[in-house]
Amino acid sequence: MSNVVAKQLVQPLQRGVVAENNPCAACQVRDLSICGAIEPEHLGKLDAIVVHKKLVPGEILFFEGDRSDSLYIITEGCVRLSKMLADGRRQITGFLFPSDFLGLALRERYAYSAEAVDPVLLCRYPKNRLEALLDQFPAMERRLLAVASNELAAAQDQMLLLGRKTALERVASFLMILMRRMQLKGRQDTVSLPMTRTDIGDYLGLTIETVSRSLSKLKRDRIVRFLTAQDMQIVDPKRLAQLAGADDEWKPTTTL
Amino acid sequence: MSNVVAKQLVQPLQRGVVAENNPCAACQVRDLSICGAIEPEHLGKLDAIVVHKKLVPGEILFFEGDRSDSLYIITEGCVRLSKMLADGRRQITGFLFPSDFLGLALRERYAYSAEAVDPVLLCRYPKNRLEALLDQFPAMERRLLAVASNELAAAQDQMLLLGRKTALERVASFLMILMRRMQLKGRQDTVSLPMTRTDIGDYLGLTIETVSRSLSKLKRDRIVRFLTAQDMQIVDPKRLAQLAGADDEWKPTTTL
DNA sequence: CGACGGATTGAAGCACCTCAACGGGAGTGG
DNA sequence: CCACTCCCGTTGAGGTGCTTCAATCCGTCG
Repeated sequence: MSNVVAKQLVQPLQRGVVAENNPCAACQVRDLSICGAIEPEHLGKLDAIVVHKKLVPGEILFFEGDRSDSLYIITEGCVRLSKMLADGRRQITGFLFPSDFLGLALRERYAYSAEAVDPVLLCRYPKNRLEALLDQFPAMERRLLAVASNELAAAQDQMLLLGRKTALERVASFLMILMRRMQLKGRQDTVSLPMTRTDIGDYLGLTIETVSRSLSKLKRDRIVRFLTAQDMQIVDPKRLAQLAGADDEWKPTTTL
Repeated sequence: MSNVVAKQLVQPLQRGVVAENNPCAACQVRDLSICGAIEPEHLGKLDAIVVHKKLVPGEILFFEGDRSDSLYIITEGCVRLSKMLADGRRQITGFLFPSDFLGLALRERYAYSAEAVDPVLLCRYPKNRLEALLDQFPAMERRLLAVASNELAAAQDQMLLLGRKTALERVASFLMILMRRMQLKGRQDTVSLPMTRTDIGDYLGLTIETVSRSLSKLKRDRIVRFLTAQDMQIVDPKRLAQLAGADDEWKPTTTL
């Protein structure tokens, strides 16, 4: 038991140390992110302005409405973006994973809150200094535009989900999205859900009960299998895709 | 009666002629759109690659899944963007108005369909030639990024609406969005709805009946007043904003 | 072991959907 | 000019999918 605890707590710390001591050149997610647009010989300029940051689960990176002075890239963990109504109703607009970009608001203030779902490591760039870099490296700006374009497409998928899909279709779509993200990093048919059911519900526009019931139905129908409450195995990806409303023949990877 | 017909058909034609004969320098919406990033003396380069296009109501500009070879800027009218599920359920992801940009997908294929709501005029730019221009005019690319960032913020607002707002709140929010758009071009308290109730329903994730009932309630409560079925007057903007869930103190104009 | 937070399951309620009838403006044909 | 049709919007009545409320279960931690 103490082993498990040690693993959970120490491992992120170790990686944090790695991240703090190593320059961008050693970064695992660089190729996947916008930093990949910078030639290796110029990476020092990125190193010069980056600050590494660590978040514990639940920690808030920034609030909706905060002045936006920084941009972030996630190198480890999962971050949720959310918006709230006055009475507390919450909508999660996205879950971010390593290599994802964050804080694209080139506006005055963030339009959403960002919180750590699990232990998170990220690179922080002061907005004005990164903008200066953008002027030097047009390829990076082009890449930023591509990222924005991708996120826009993902947002439109999500609107279709929220506006027109049933509860079961939403949950199936959610698992498909997660699956595709995980495929990028190894595992084929297993998906881990670092976020709570509440988070999933707030992402899908459902209550936790409905999420739970939908997951149970998928389990009952032998489409998925639970290893733990957070780790599942996709037994029948084809049927899952059908349930999700396979609206993505022509789409490569969505950013979630 | 023939006068009315003449007005409807001839007026757009006349403007079309204007648009075809006049270069970008004379464009009414240039300052509002990404073209505004190009210095007046270089506008000829834009003129050189632009093709003007006219759409009749209901006409399809492109389909979800079509190869994306063009980008567009709307100069007149209203365009709806939509995505569909296999069984025909539709989600409208946005309504576009003059000065709005369209086709941002820097990807292989359009992720949504675009159709004219009413008579539409637009400027069409071949994708590769516009990209060449972007290389020459970094300010234009920066502006494109700003546009994308705005649309992303609008998309997130829409997710909150679709995931967590009630029918009445959705309709109120919709009117607020339209109102803000109209304010940019003169009128203060009147809003015109060029789209059908079906379109509105598919935008808000509701049925036409629910849209109609919500509008009737707003009417009964003296918050709005109908001039015709398409033109309404916002009698009590404050209460409308409250109903919409005034989640936008810190936000300037959203792109819809 | 007991307590706590998150997840599951069941039962009842409600907001929105479905189905259906009706109304009104625009176009058509006599 | 009127009768007719068609489409769109409105309104009502009943149905349902998801929510709400509540009880229970389960893994984790003190």
